[in-house]
Amino acid sequence: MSTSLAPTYPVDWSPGNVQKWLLWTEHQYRLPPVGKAFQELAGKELCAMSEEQFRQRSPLGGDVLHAHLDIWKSGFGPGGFPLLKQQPLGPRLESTLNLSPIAAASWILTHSQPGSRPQSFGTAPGRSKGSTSEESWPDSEVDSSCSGQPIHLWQFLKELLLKPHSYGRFIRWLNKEKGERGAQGAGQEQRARRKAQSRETCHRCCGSRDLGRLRCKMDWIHPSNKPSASNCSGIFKIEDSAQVARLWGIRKNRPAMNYDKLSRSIRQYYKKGIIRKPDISQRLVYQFVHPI
DNA sequence: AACCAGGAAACCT
DNA sequence: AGGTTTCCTGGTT
Repeated sequence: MSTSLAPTYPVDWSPGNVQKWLLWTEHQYRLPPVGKAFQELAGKELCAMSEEQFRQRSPLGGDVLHAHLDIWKSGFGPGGFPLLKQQPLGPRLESTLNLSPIAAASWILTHSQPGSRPQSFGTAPGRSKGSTSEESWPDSEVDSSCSGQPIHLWQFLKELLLKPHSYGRFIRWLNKEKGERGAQGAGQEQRARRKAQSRETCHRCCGSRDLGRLRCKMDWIHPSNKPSASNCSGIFKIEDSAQVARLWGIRKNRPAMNYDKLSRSIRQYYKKGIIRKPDISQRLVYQFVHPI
């Protein structure tokens, strides 16, 4: 009886699974050993930890571990890719770590079994179709990872924007298209919008929260603030350029990535009509030309 | 000092 | 060949 299919979600990991994941990630990224810093933690506790808590336990590698756990959390669940089903986060682990997700998961569960190198996704160890219970890997995972398309930077940015809870400190919408705001923000945004309106500021161009000096100098510049949100939607701001670059570097396995290079890649999108600078250019603020 | 713009070439898949 | 990555020069905030 195959007792060893990997729990799909990190939440389901046992303390043993967690330790093995830590060892593996440490090894892959040559992180300083965390030692016993995460001992006895089950996946559930691990998933509940903030990046700060990761850093407290592992000052040198905690942020990377947290970022990777997030990839696992977001990419390995069935139907867990709200935006880009073709290119979810999870399988990217495969290219980043030179392993298929199945192999990775299988490693976690069976890393005492070094001979089981993954040959292909279909035949990877641990994927016995009609086996045990809820623990089998969704087909969509396998398919998408097989498609093997490298993720594009603009997709990556949208993925981060999609998860304000995790990445809102690094990158956030200033003005997302109406009708498709994130789950968390609708009420908050409306409140802020009313506030902005009461101040007669352009909430469309300047965002709805916290804008301080960014707040609209454009009321009088912008074409009479007509509700032509077309050139005001899809605007986002990179709040922490170094962190966004770091995450992008992790994803692409480019340790030398920095914001200088990332922003050059963003600028390549200008010509292609994927991203541009908003009408009123602001530092670290960009705009998707075709916000979804 | 950090960000921005864009040319040029290398790199990777 | 497309999509970056890397490096660079020069300009702006």
